[in-house]
Amino acid sequence: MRTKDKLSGQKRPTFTETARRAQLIECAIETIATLGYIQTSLAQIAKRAGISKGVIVYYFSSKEALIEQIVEGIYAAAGSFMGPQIAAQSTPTSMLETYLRSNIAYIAAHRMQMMALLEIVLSARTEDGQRRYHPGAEEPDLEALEAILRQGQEKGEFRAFDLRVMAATIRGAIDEAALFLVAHPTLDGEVYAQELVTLFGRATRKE
Amino acid sequence: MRTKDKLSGQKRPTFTETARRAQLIECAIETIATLGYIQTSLAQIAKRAGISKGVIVYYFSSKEALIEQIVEGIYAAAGSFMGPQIAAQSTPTSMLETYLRSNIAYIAAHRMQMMALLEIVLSARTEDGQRRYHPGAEEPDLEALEAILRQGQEKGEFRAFDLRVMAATIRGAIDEAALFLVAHPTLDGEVYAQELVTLFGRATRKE
Amino acid sequence: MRTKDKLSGQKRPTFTETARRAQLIECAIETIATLGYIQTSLAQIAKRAGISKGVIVYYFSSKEALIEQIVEGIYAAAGSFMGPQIAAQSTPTSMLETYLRSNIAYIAAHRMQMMALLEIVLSARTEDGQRRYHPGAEEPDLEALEAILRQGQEKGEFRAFDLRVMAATIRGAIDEAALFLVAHPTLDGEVYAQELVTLFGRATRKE
Amino acid sequence: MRTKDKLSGQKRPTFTETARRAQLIECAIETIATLGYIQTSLAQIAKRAGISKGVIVYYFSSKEALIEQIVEGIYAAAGSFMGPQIAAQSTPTSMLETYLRSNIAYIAAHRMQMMALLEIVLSARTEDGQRRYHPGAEEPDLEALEAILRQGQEKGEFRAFDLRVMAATIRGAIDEAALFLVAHPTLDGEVYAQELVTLFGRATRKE
DNA sequence: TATGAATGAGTGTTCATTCAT
DNA sequence: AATGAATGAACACTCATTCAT
Repeated sequence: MRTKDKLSGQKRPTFTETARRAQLIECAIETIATLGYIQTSLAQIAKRAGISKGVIVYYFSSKEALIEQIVEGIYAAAGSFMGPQIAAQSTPTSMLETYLRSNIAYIAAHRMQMMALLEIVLSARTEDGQRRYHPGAEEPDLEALEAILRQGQEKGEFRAFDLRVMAATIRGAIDEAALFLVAHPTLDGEVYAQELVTLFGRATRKE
Repeated sequence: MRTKDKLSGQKRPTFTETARRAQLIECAIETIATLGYIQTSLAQIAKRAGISKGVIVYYFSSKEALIEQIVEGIYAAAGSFMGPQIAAQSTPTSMLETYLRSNIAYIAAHRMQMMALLEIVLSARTEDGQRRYHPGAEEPDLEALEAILRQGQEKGEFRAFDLRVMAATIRGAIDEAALFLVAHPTLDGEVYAQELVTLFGRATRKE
Repeated sequence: MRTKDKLSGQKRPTFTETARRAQLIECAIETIATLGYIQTSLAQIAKRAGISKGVIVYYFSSKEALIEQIVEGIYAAAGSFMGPQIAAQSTPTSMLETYLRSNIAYIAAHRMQMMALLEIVLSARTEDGQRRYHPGAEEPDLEALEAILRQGQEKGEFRAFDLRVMAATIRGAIDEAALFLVAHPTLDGEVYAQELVTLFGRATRKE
Repeated sequence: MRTKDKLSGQKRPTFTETARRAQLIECAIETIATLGYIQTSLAQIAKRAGISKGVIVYYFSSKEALIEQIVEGIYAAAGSFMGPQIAAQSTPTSMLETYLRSNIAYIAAHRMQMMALLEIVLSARTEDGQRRYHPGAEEPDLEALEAILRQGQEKGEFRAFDLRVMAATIRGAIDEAALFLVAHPTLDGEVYAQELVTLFGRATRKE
């Protein structure tokens, strides 16, 4: 049932197709961020995009697939924004700092996207009621985060702490930051980031 | 539109009524925790309870009222569990420690309840798409948390930090802990709590 | 399904029973007049009477039977109010005049009852969608009305006109008067009656 | 909440849409006339039309909107049938005569429609139990009727009578005629109209 | 490529009725 | 004599999905 959409075929997408997909994904993000995951129907998305419901199904084969592509897209974008910055650091301490700063920076710059992502991740379910996305577990960057923390402990920069608890807490802090920054659109992300850097700097460092 | 349920009348509830209400609230909590807020319909709750949909409306007058009572009930129970413990402390440092420990202890002891609460708080919306419960903002204990932090700064036990960010981060940590403890039912809550106590002890203390 | 209620048994009704029945009929009339036939549920009637739904069924066996008794009661009361007055007249002209005056007088004095009656007669249906009461046809006084008109023609007081049309028009005038008097509670019924007497006096008299 | 249906958009309706709407309105009219307003559910209408309930909502957005369109449609049709005929008359006497004749003619030619209209007007209620349409008051032609009567008095053709009572009585006569003609489908409308013309001619004329 | 049309399962809610107590 | 409890069918309405054009 997955990726039955047109892209999975052999032909490469036309320009129109790419544009439509981007437009629909954007409209869907706006709708989810504004109305919430539950209230978001294909009709609402289509209305916002000014097209008929059929188009969405035509390009994404199902609502489920559309949601999936939104999530993947945001993860990919966030990863390619943060990844290089983190990789450029030489010490775990500065990597963690960069992880926090770039993460919050991305969130602050894409508050709508993040709101939608949160909505989806927290609400989306499979048919049998299981979470489709496991908050604080499945996101690709969580492993990266744990890797940074582990490295910091190994190199003696970080104190001994439970890796999973620290990683989960940092994830929780970032999720909460997203909620906070969305609720306060004028608030400066850098200030928030600096607070978290200090907070987790003290929480992790050796002495 | 609120509390139109039977209890709002003058007559005191019968034994059957009290029992049914408790049973239905429990079934609803189980259903929400298991299937998620979105998939939870009156039909699902009724099915789990082995009764007809009408009974739920008979006792709670609407799905919305049922949800409301669940939330209020959990907040009340958690508050009366945590409140006295925190109030018994003499210093902000120990109050924060107790806040974390008692919170996690309550969560660990009521994982299903907490899962349901998270589901509701994160997903429930009003008709116009606004969040019905504002995560990290409306919970009665958030003000208590900020009060503890403020007191700690005034007494010179805590360093200077942004109150809202620290409070939001602690809330995020606890929410994440709830997700974690639900996902790992055998995990000991005290271990998790100890990690958080150390983490936020370091993050808040003066030097 | 009809008259399965307690009265149909052999025992004669107790005082309590009679009182309860009267109270319930009155509450039902008020509810129907106020909320309309459609909005009137057993729950609404019970609420107004301050008792449980079960009581209504207990005394009337079904909603349908209750409605039936209301209609019969009002027809009986109106008939015993108007009948003697009409019978006391010696000429068809004065009988028609008395028919109109006593009818409007009864309506003006029992606006709530009449409103309820209109609601029921115009809205009540059997299971298969047939009108339960046929406005302008079934009411017991309609035959009396036609009799008066026929007599007036036979005696030469009334001109030649179609009996059914005239009778229907008079009925329509009275129904409309009921609507009007209910909508204008302060309006004097006698004034309205006098207008109708003049109107139908001219419409029926020989030259 | 009004006119949320598809037509309210800018696009002009397709052929299918126009046809479906007409068909659904007709089916709804038949259902209401046959089963009564109360028994008329979307399911019943859909069943008669041989389609699913969803289609009705698809074209009219709500049951309420459908009912509204039916009423407006009938008023409009009746008005454009009667209006010009009445306007073509030169004296109040002939205008009243034409009012009666054209009204009854329209009713006789559209008995089903009129039955449905009566059902709706007499039974439809708002949520708080108030009449949605006020019989004998709101209909657009009632003002026209009062205007005719007033003109007749001013010109000295009509005797002195209470305008509201006379207008209400004429309305009542016509409503009753509708009931009568529906109940007797083979009866000739012109005969009925002639009776009313004579009746109200005598009732209104000066001497 | 895109639309308009239609479906069918599911939603929360209402309500007359039944029944044990 | 009366209640509280429960049912089950019906209600208006929503929505993802399918499909012919």
